Amino acid sequence: MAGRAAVPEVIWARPERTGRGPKPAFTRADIAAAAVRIADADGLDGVTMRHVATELGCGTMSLYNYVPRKEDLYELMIDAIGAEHEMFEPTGDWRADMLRNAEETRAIMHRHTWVPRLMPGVFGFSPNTLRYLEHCLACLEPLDVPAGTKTELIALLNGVVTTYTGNEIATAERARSMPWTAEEENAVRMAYLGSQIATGAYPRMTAAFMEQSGPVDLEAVFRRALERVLDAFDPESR
Amino acid sequence: MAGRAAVPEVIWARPERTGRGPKPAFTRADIAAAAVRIADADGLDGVTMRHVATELGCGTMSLYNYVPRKEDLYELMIDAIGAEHEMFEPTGDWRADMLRNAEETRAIMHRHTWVPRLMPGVFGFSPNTLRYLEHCLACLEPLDVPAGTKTELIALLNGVVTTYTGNEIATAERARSMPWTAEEENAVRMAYLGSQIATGAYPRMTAAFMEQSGPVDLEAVFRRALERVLDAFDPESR
DNA sequence: AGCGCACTACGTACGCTGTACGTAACTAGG
DNA sequence: CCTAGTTACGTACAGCGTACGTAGTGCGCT
Repeated sequence: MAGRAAVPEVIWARPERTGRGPKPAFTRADIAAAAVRIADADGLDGVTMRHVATELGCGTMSLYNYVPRKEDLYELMIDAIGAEHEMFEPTGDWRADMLRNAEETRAIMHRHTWVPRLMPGVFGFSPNTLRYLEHCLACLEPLDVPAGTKTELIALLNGVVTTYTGNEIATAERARSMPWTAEEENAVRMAYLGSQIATGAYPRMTAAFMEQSGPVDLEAVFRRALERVLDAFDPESR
Repeated sequence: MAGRAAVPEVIWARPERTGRGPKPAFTRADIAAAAVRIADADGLDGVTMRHVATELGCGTMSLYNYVPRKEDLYELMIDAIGAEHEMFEPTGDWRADMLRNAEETRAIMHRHTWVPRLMPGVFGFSPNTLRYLEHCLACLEPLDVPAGTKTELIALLNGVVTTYTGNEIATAERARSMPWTAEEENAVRMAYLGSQIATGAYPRMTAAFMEQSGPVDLEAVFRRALERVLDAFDPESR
């Protein structure tokens, strides 16, 4: 009977161990760690079921006993990364605390450059995600707004961090992974952009480009964006 | 001779037509349209080189004459979508205009649900992207801040739109594409979440969950986020 | 005018992916 | 103790992006 019930799978809802049968050779943590190691070294595309299995020293298909779908492997990876968050004692200054959280998330992403690419697909509510949410809510304790507004602040901030850091990383990776140098690519881009600007079809953009001198400081842009978002929720700033 | 020069490729910098040889059977627009049609019908995973070629009625490898890498096909798709933006005459109310732009972007993404998944990887500066940027700058003419701040406003707003709409879509798609109903999945999730909450490890999250009654109105959340971001740039609101 | 070459077209083939399925070994619960 | 539910894993399949080779086409130059 009953063939495999096509039951909704949330990997966190499935027990890691069910008693019957031989002892599993690995824990979820083992598997997540192996996948993270590979992703850090070879990039996200290096994370294949075969590769992870070899890293663990088991057959490819054995992995499917632990991780029903590859997508769940991603979920494990994101959760593993969540453990790197330092859940510090809130200081009472919610702005400073949230800024620190954001900066730390950015640092984690720079350590694990594949995280931003994975974030959108992951639904969340992994154990460590829950712990991080709880931590953020603790930091926001001094902020006198409804709980719903707080979760919206957290969501907006996390979204901005992911988007901006993802951009930083994409820009850097493109340079690294391509068979040409960043200068070459930039030259071609600028040439193209220059040719477009020369058409006169984009006067305002042209002006904006002219106004800026020197390369963009992506980190400064990131910081300013954070401040803006925090401003938008700060009763003191309006 | 000279083997293929490993020159930086930006598809927009490469001329569509070079004079010599037989006439190309398709334009870039044809190819982009075919790919968009497939993505709309079968999802982004349906967009394979083979599938697009068949849709166009040519051999798979012929496509590579027009599109050197699959990544460039994505770039074409994003550009094609950009043409759907209505470049209306700015009204003089930059807030209202930018709100309209954001809502329209969201509508486009709901028509082409694969767009958010594609956005992060695309570097931009396609013709239609440039036109849209120029349009946004025109809408921001009445706003009295440096040009750099305007581009940062545009970037932040676009990022928020993509993130939030991407979330809306992911939530909806998960329900559609899985072999179980949304109710079933939700039930499992809530059961899991409930079990986590029951542990008492997440008191603040529990409170936040209890406070809200009824399902979340994602669109309302989206609108509130937009208003927050606009507030953060509005000299009148501080 | 006509030659040569850059271009289009496309079939074949390779290495890789996720994973369905079948079989053998193992162990805890009834 | 038996048996049912696990774990382990080799094999196999359909599908992917794309490198490469070959054949045909027509513009630009001499």
